[in-house]
Amino acid sequence: MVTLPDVGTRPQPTKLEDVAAAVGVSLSTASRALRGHPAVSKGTTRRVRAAADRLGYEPNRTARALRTRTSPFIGIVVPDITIPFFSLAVKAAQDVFEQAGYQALLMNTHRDARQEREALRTLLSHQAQGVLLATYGGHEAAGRIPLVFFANFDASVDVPRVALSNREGIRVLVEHLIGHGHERIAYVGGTPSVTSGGERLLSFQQTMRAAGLEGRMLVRLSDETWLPESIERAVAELLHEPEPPTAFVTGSDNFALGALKAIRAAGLRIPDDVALVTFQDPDRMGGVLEPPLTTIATQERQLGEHAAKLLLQILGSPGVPVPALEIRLPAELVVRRSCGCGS
Amino acid sequence: MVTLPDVGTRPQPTKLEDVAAAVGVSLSTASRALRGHPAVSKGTTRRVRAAADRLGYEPNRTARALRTRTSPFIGIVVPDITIPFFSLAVKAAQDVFEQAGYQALLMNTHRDARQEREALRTLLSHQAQGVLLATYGGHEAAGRIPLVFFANFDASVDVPRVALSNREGIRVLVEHLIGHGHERIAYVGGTPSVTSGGERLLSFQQTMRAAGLEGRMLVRLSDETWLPESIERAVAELLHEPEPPTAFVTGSDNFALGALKAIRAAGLRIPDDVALVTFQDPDRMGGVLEPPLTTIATQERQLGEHAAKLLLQILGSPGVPVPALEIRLPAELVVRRSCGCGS
DNA sequence: CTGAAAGCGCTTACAG
DNA sequence: CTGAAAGCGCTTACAG
Repeated sequence: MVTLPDVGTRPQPTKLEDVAAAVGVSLSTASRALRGHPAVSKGTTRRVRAAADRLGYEPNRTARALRTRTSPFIGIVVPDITIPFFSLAVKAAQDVFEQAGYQALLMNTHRDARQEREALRTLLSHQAQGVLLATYGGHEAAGRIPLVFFANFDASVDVPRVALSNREGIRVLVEHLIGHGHERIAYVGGTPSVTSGGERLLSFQQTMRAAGLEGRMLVRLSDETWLPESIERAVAELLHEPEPPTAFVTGSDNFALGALKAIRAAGLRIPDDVALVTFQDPDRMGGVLEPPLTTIATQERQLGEHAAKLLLQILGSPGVPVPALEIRLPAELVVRRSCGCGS
Repeated sequence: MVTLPDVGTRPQPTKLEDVAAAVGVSLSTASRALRGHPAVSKGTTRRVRAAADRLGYEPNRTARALRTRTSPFIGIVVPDITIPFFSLAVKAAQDVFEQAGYQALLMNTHRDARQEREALRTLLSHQAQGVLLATYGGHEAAGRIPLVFFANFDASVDVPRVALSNREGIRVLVEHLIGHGHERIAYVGGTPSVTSGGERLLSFQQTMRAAGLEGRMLVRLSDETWLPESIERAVAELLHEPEPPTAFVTGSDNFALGALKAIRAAGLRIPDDVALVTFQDPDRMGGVLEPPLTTIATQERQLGEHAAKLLLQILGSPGVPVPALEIRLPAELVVRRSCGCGS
């Protein structure tokens, strides 16, 4: 057993009162000096600050928040921070918020509308100034707190949103495959219950239709987890159909992984036997997947950054119109080898 | 331009006072009713709660925190949440904290001791009850707040810590390679400035020495970023030495990726031409890397969970001795094909 | 330039 | 079972 000397015997933290007493001024003066109020004399300011340093004074932000009726908090609510897409977007947003003097409060909803609702209530109780939300459906608090959707949104409410160009991205991928001569193309993607799943699926169908290939398209959707396993079997089955697809479009990085495994397991080569392109690149570190996948360039950081800046803008100028209800990040095709290029 | 109806005109949130007035009771009674105080009559409690629901009352946690001189916050401080290792550990810890009624405050230090110091000061100012810290050196606040190190710690201070079995893991990997007949073994890993880097390197050297192979070992370390690129060139150079290594041990997932790329680029096959084993598995989704890598089983979730529970235990019983200053998670070898097994 | 006083929204002894 | 009052640690008009 180890006794920790510091636990349970921690001294009460220094208060403003202690600092004021040490210098021999009033609370008011001490407070003003620390906050750089111009009315306080140079000398007093210096002495107060010296005392604060010496005593290790750290202002109680809880008290300040209560008194000033503001709070330093902004919520970031995502389905799951361990999904690389969200960890990158969240980090970028968090950096923007901290730069602006806010403290991010990160919550995971585990893809559950009820937990999303609960997270928003908690944020409300912390007097959060605003929320960045990748919604899974529980966003009724919208009217009670400034909100910006990111990645997943609900178009039926008037809340600003920042998202990827899901439709354009899938369209570009499908058209690229068609350019390679493919006609029997399969889409394997996520559930349409979230924005990204719905838009990508729809775009696949529309693009195929526009190319006169609606009779040749195949679609398989994952379960709600969006995990690779959930699509692997579907791809395997498609490959064993009488007339299998000659190319796959996957609706996210995980599905590309699942498809890759199934195609390899079937003993087929990419892109010689079957082509594979993906909306998101599962190979974030670059260059370890064989073959390198043709994909849409990642935009996670930009997504987080844009969404955060938009929210700050709204917070900074309440009542002022937002420049656009919807911001879409560009979808840029990254041509590598899995589509058949360069082979 | 889109005008958002809810921005700038948000109504003042409902206060306890409003609830009390609606029911016609005092603040005290309303407060007690909401908190389930047994002295309040059934009927009053019911009416107060109904009014609170009806008015959408959400208690102001800032005010409560100030009044009760506690706070719901616990800090989690990591180098970078976008590193999968940390996002998994953080998520697990966060779930434990929320389960216990705490709100996690997540901060990134960007591998910088100064930013770590700043994060701890911020947590102090939010009256955080404790901190989980993967340190990069700026942990002087240790005496002012209950602290638990995780993953990266400083053994020179008496702060409880939860970490991977870095030494044992590397030892097991090296001994496995030796069992395959390898003698000229290279270690490519991270800087020893952090615990994991230091312990893994040391263990490699000790294990090689113990096997009488100190004359045959090769070591290359990455830069501070721990990115794959930082090791790729080193591996390439090792492969072009007059007497190149026949096997590589990598000190983290990223280095395995870097090594993999360099070995492939040299036109060598794994494990036929050169073996490769790694402390952490870069293939988190499973089964997409060729060949599958022999590795140490991941323990991120357990790490986060253990660390969080230990901190809660300390918070729950201040002054009580901690069962152990150091907890190490087991290092379990996962044999796949990159070591030469099964080929 | 400085200080006394009020008050942010709660909780909780204390008194009835 | 209920209420009046004090107070958590700050900030900021207001008065001097």
